[in-house]
Amino acid sequence: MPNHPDSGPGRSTREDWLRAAVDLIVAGGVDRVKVQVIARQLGVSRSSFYWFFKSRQDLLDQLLAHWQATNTAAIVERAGRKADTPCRSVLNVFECWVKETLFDPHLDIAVRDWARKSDKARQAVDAGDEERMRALTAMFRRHGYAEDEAFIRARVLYYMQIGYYSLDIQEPMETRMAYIANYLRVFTGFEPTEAEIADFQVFLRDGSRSGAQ
Amino acid sequence: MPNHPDSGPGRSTREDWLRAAVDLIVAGGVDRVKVQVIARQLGVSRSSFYWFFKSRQDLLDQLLAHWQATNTAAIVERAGRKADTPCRSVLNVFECWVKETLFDPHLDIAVRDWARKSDKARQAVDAGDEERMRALTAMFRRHGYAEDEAFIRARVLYYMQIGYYSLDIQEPMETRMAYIANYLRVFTGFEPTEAEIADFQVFLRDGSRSGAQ
DNA sequence: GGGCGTCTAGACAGAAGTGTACAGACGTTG
DNA sequence: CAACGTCTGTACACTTCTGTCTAGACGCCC
Repeated sequence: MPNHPDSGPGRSTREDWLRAAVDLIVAGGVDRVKVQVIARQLGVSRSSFYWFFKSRQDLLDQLLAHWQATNTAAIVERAGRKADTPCRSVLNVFECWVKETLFDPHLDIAVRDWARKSDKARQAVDAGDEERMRALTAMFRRHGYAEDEAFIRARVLYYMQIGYYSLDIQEPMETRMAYIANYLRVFTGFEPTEAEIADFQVFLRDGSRSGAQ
Repeated sequence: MPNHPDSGPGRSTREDWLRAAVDLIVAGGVDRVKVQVIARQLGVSRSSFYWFFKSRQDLLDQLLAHWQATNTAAIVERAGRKADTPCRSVLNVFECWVKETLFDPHLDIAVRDWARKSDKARQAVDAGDEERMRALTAMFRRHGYAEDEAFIRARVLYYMQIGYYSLDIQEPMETRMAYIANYLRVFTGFEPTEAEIADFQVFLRDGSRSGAQ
């Protein structure tokens, strides 16, 4: 029954179309996700598209589903980890910000932008933000911050990062690392220890062979 | 020589086209700024457009110029004001965030998004961000923060706000006000006084009859 | 090797967008 | 009132995109 020569020449898969769609929405926004353009890129006729997808709208729906299934989970998982100090908790979350395999910032920004013009995307993004904020607020609460303060610290941490991506900063990892103690002080209100920072640097070297940005 | 019946029925001005273009880029991004669509909105023929603008690209260039001329100035001005405490300085900048006549967040986000697909816009946005960050860093420096810490506090303050707009939060002003002491504590590291907050509330009531969001 | 399910190319119809050419309406000015 | 500058509508040529239909190529399984 299955017939998967995957990607022979002049042959495409549903995943090829989806992957190309992700690339396009990242590069230029949802309005540039066009069947004709992807077909050219894949070196395949437009009509093949309609074998895998009902319509362009169908492709967009599945693109949104793909984002929902991947990007929020990483943040919630890291925020939920046990940690003995606020700084260590924040550093756990930082793992998402420095490793693009855990969290794809470009896709996140692109979907977020899409939400400004589509109700369907708007709903998905709102739900994702709420889930992320709940996890981050709970994280600060576990360290004893008052409800209001935990909420604002979660917000500053999360919004600051979305702002960072939104501004599309191009900064080498060494520069970002140099600021890490300052970030921790502002985000937690506590002074990070050298051991905490050293542990994070070990994660960077060993665990993340892909965090390019 | 001048012949300005301004906007008679079936008559348009260069400003009409520009204003409509701003509305469109805000509502749906640069790809939805289309001559044909604006013409329909203005109730006028497409060909009139080419009287005022050389081409669609010309309109986009002038849109960018409009943004450059308006949005950055407000932040730089508030950041440069004299203030005797860090909290008061931050509150000065807050004025931009709560008064959309000073700073149009929707346009800012739209242009920022445009920069992801256009080199011309990218350059303009980078220059604007740099100017804003310079002003905010200098503001913290004047209150005695070390160079590194001033830079990071400026960044957290600015990026957090861009993130806030990027997330397109819909929050009534009362809710935002309720958090203001917490924001000040995180942004400055100092406890705000009641007098400082009270003064800001006076500004909100008296000076800002237009800050709707 | 015939049939079936999978995928593709090509042709067609049609919508929406850009830019140009040209004739003319309309008010102002000489 | 005639001429001119300012702005508009109609018409045309061209491009890019969507979606549908149809014939058929290709591998696989009985």
